[in-house]
Amino acid sequence: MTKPPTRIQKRNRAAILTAGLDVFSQFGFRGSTLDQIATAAGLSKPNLLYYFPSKDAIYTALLERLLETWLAPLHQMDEDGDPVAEIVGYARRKLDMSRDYPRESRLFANEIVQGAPHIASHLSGELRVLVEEKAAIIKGWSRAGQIADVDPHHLIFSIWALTQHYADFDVQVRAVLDTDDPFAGAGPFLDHVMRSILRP
Amino acid sequence: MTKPPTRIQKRNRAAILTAGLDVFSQFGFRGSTLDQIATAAGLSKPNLLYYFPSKDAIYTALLERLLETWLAPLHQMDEDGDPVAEIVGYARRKLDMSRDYPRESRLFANEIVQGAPHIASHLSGELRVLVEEKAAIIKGWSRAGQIADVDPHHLIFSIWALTQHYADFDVQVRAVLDTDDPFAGAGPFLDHVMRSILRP
DNA sequence: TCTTTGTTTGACCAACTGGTCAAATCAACG
DNA sequence: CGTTGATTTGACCAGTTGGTCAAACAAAGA
Repeated sequence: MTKPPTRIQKRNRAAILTAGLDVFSQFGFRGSTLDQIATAAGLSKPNLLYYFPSKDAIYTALLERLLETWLAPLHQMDEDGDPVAEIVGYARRKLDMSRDYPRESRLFANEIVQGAPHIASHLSGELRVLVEEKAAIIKGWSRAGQIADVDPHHLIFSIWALTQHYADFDVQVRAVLDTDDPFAGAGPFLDHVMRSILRP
Repeated sequence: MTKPPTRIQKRNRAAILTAGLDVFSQFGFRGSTLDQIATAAGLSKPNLLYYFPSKDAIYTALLERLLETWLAPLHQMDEDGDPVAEIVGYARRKLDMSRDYPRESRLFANEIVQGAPHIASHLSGELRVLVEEKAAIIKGWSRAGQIADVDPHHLIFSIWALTQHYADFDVQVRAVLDTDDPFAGAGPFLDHVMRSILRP
């Protein structure tokens, strides 16, 4: 019964989401204003509210769309692959995401740091289930002696922490490093870390 | 010429800073209101502004006080100690801080994620100098063959990332872990990680 | 062309924001 | 006790906020 979106609807909805990502990832939910987002999207505020019913709606639309993208790299981890290659590969993909989608990472970080008021249910739902599944696989590899006996949950946390840090704390990293590309060094380092940890 | 603070001044200033820590660490600077802080401190808004001239003043007072505490563990790293013990010890102290001062960690995280508008100068000042100093020490240990040849800057980043993650992403960690004390597993894991990385 | 539907806007609103100020109240000291 | 200085407050203000609405404007099919 819902009509297909018109060409203009597609364009404007996309523009709003992009603008929202820009603004929300920089200032957080409460720190962002509809005017900022509207201006960034090239629309007037009432016009923006013609496409999304509220500020909250833009924000949650962004978060839910993001969650899929965010979990994709972990989904790819394959039980039947080579354990070290699978885990190192996951870490690598996650680092690539920090490089290529820093705004998404910061949006997520803002939400979580402030207690995840908008996506708490997703965390203890989809995310938890996915992590549980992959943790079991990793545990299996440990037991089979294919990798060292590390706590799989904390292993996953460590990958999140080590990779997202470069997007979320970008200012700090750059202030300290004075390189124009922190990821040049981060890649090899992350590789060394993961292989060292996993060596049986 | 400045008069010594009265008993009431001491009490109220402290209450305001505590309340500010609570509120700012949860909602960020722009997401927090003076009314929230005043209520949390048990004062009226005008009364709060009698002790601090502005919202900004409370926030920066907090941040600057925090910065010392924050860098203390790294300051302690001793060139003449045992390399592995020194680095593992630093990581340990940093993890303890995430456990004991999660609000401080989140306050800092909020500020950095949003581009560090209030402490950018401190990052490229004090912080950078301190990191440079300690990185040189670590580099020395590497060259002497006492630890593996790892990039000292990224080593320090990894310690920040791995420890602060447990404070900053607390909600997520708990949602996934379902343990009442994530730090119980985090400690041994962190120990394993650091020793593995550093083994020459 | 006309009409219908989709799109855009200016004017507006109530609630909230950081901040001010004069007046009231309190604490302490002689 | 009375006086002085520190403390607290209610009333207030101008600017900003998320959101509404009727009216104006475009698009597109009949």
